[in-house]
Amino acid sequence: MRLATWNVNSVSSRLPRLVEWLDLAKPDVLCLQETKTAEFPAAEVEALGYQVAAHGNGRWNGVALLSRIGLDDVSLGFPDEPGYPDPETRAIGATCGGARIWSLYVPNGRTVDDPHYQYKLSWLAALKTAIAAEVATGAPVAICGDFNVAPTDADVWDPSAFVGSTHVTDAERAALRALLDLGLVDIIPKPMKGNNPFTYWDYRAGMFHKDMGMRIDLVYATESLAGRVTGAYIDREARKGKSPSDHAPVVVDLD
DNA sequence: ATGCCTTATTTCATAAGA
Repeated sequence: MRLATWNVNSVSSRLPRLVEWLDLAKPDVLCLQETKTAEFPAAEVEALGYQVAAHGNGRWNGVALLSRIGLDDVSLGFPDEPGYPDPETRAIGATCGGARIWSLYVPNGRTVDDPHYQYKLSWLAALKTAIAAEVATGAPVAICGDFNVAPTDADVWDPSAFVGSTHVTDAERAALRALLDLGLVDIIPKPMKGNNPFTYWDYRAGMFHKDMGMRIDLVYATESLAGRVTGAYIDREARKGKSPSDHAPVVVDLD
């Protein structure tokens, strides 16, 4: 089973790249973030053999799940999901091939003194409670997506450049550890080039070319899934070329 | 010290991203 997650930064703009990548990588389940549309282009991916579930309502955010191994019991959002002020389209879950899979787009946080930062922490805390309930059932669970937090200093190109910024604060990293404390494992993917497991590079200033990136797209899985992992990689080829997303897909293979 | 790029939208300007 091949599981992948990719922040596409608009599925409408990225549709040619998405179709190309599905044909190339052939994931069984793909979690998408920042689809940025209320009308997911379902027909185009259904033509490639995928079932689709999408949760989006317009200009920002938006998540989706694509699966060719079943897509059942779809959840749009999770119980008691915080909003800003109303819940946004940042989470979608479904049962695929016997596993509970979530595609997540964690709030950015903007700056540490912005109300959006507290919203981010609240959202992560509520996510923990919701996922704890699913893990407690004993089912295999994987939460995948753009967490907007770099777990360690090794996950940013220069820690000194992030002092005082969001994505690296103790509180955000503690929120990730609280998720791991549920019994989840961080499936760290291998970069296809170099030593940095980055998944995001800003469009500006040649950041990708200089490998000035961050690892913020994560796959956290229960031991029942993590023990089946045969490989995991970041598809940086998808970050190259014409009209790429600013994120690369993370691909996890399971026995 | 700052912009650098890309997106969608009640578009020739703005908000947001991280």
